[in-house]
Amino acid sequence: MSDRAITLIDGNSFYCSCERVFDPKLAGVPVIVLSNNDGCAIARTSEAKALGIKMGAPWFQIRDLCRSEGVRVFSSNYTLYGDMSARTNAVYRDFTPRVEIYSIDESFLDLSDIRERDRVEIARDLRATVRAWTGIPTCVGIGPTKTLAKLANHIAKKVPELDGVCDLTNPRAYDHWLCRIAVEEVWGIGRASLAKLEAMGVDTVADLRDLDPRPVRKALSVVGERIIHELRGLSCLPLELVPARRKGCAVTRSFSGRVTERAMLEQAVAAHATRLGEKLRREGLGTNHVSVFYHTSTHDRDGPQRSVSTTVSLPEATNDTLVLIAAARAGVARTWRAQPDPPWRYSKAGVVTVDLLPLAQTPRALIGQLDRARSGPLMAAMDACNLRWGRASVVPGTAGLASSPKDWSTKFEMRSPRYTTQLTELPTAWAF
DNA sequence: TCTGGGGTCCTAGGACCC
DNA sequence: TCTGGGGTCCTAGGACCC
Repeated sequence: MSDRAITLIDGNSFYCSCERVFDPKLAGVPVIVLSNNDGCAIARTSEAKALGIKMGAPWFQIRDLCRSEGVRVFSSNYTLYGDMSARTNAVYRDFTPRVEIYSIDESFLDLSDIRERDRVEIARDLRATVRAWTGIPTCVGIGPTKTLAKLANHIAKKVPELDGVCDLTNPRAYDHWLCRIAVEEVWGIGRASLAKLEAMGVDTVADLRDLDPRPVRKALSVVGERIIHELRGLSCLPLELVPARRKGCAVTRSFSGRVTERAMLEQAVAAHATRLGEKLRREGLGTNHVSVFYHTSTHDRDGPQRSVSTTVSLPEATNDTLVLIAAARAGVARTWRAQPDPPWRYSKAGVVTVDLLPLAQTPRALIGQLDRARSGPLMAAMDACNLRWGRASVVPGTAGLASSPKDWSTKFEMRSPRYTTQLTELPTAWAF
């Protein structure tokens, strides 16, 4: 077993906890946060879970229950959650510079330099500091590998006596817990792998750890083999302290209603392309193609179904919103079909790119070269305006947003204020 | 009669994650 | 009426090359 101490810390019911930080009345009551479009529940406090509200439960199915039980319901507020996430990571970095941000609410920390007997105490200090400085409650899992740290974190959440910290670098804890935790809790074991493992008679994490890795590779690919080594304490997944460059980027949204008109669809993909450009420019990336898709909903069982996807090539890589919008509209123009009766009722559309490269490194086109000398400053000016006055303060006329009603745009009917990032939405405190 | 062997690249689809 | 969005990695199979 290695002597590394990989540590996974994450926020408990993170989005709900962010809401609680700014509204003390939410303490001790059930809280849930809904997905985009107020579609389904994606974060639940323990009180909400106790009411039987499942992850991913559609809002229209749980609305009555939430009303009768007094559940506090919020639309997702990613501006707030992203800012709170940055705050927790700033606290982690006070403890060690060796931090890998894994997701909006989870980070791996390398605490290998801490003496073994001090690790749990340091972890408790970390939790208390994060709680005091950001208001976010957390749990901490420690292990010799990332997979064991994830498992330790799961145990820390499930076993109240541990007081939020579980250390699997401790051999006694390791022996105690692995034969008591179901294999489906292991990071990387999903539904399909679980079915295969059950057929092999695997029940607990210890059962999986003790399998011969080579035959497992046949059934679960190299991923399964790695998991076994990781459970044995042999690290196969390094800490990634420098974030890898992103490989693809997508902006996709369900419509708040259904879309049957071409103009509306074009407006939606133009808006998505606008957002795509912002994301690419923020990271200095470019793309030489834009894929566009739109489709009806399989939930609309009676209506006709149609699913469309096409890729529009560009002469050279770009992140210019005007070019991306034109490409997205071209994708619709190329694939739009006159509506049958009854019409296709489109439920979702998106723009997707893969194979991103830093724009400065991309080759220039011989024919059809884009005007980068003009595009760069123009985009920079637009981004600066939108940063200062809020997203979509300035949008290209070609997006066609001004003319028609925005039936398609995403719903956030129960969103809390952007307490920490918008001066006009600052919380107010009274002292008596 | 005997019908190679090894490599790369690309794509689609599956699986999994938060 | 109403069912999220955005990623990564892996494999198999086909095309193509020498």
